[in-house]
Formats: sequence, structure tokens, C-alpha cells
Amino acid sequence: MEAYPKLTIEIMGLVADKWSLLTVYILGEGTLRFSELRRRAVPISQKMLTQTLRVLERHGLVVRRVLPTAPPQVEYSLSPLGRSFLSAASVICAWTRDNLAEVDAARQRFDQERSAA
Amino acid sequence: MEAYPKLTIEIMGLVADKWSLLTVYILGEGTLRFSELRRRAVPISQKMLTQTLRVLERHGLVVRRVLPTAPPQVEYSLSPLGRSFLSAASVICAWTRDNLAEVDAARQRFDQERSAA
DNA sequence: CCGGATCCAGTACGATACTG
DNA sequence: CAGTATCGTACTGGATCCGG
Repeated sequence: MEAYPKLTIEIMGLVADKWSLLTVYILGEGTLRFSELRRRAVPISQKMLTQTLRVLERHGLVVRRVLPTAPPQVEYSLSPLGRSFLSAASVICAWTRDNLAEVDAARQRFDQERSAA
Repeated sequence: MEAYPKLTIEIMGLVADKWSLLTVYILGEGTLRFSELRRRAVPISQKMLTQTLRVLERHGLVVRRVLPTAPPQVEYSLSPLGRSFLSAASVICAWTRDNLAEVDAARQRFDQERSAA
């Protein structure tokens, strides 16, 4: 018997990914075009953004809409499922922001004790 | 100007990791020894569990306590910081559980449309 | 402007074997 | 029991070039 099925871990891996979190978090601000999204999600690379958006689209969290213009424009937005995930993602992002200093301090303490060997 | 500092992304990477989430989530049940933790966190490998616990300990989320027995026992538990993170992690875990089916369905739909090319 | 394709260094991860 | 060490494979993620 497997405590956590493969599928669960797989989806966790999708959802518990820093770029996914960041992307969804920023898309929470509204519908954005690729280049604008990239600018706001610095320092994500273009490749990772493309890749992350594909994965999120594939799993139904993000809607990709190509506008029939020249040059073509592509808009990204959250699906209803994506918005429901946003509320969870926000909690993680907020925690990170609020506890950044403490986590960093703990790490420095840990590393210092180590180097004292 | 960098929208998200390197440190923030680094901590996000720590915190937005499937094994970290899972480990903290399970440690939420209480203090556990290594082997018991491993059993409950299936299908995590022993190596990944060790590694994840080190990282979590280093960043102040987990407390490692070696008992002076023979054979040695090691207990892991959440620090106060870890418990504060648990509430955020739980939200992600709960979302995953509740939306597993829908995400999986979206993926199958997406893949089917793709293969119809 | 919005990406895809390719190359490559580095890392994740599992399997296995060994230690105090 | 609770790890550490090593190996091999697969994937990550940046850099760069290319194309509609």
C-alpha cells in the first residue's frame, strides 16, 4: 500500500514549484501578455516562463489566448481553477515574504556553527 | 531593478518544494523518528528525506534531536517557525487533494487535443 | 512581439552498498 | 537505527540562435 499515490506527488510537484507559484501569483493581478508577465516575474528566464505557462495551461490553471493581430499577441489569464489555486499560492508567497528574514537568520546561524568545526 | 531579489526566490525554492511540503505536513502530526517519518512519507526515498530534513533544519523549520541511546534514535519535530509554515503548507496540500481529479482531467483533455494533430 | 529549438553545465533523484 | 558515499540517469534551467 502506497501512502501517497504517484498522481498526488506528481500534482504536488507541479503545484509546489517556485516558478508556478510566482507565475500564478503575478497572473492574479489580471490578464497579462507574455512580455509584461516576464517583466514582472523577474528573474525568471524566458524559457522557464514559457515552460511554466505550458504546464499550467496543460493542467487547467491558466488560459492562453492568441489574438489575431499582426504581430500576434498572446494573453494569459487564470482559469477559475487557477484562481482557486491563487488563494493557496498567496498564502505561501505571503509566508515567504513575512518570514524571509527569520529563515535567512536561521541559516546563517546554522552555517556558522558548522564552520566552527 | 530586480522585481524579486535572489534571496526571495531562493527561499521560495526551499519552501515551494514537494518534499518539503510533504515532510512538514507529516511532521505536523507530531514528533517523529526517522524511520516512522519515512514510512508515513512514502514514496519519498531515504536519500531525499535525509536531504530535505537537513535543509529544513538549516532554515530553522525543523528541530533535530539525537537521543543518547543505543542504537541511536533521532527525533524530528517542527520548530515554532516550522509550525507557522505548516499552516501555509496545509493549504497547498489541501488544495492538491481537493483538486486532484479536476487537474488530472484537464491534463487528459489537453493531451487528447494535442494527439489529435 | 512571442516564442520554439538546441546546446550544455549543473542538479535531482533512485539504487545500491557501506558505517557507527 | 539513522544515516553517509558513490554511481548513473534524467531532468533543470540558462544562453543563444532561429522563425513566424
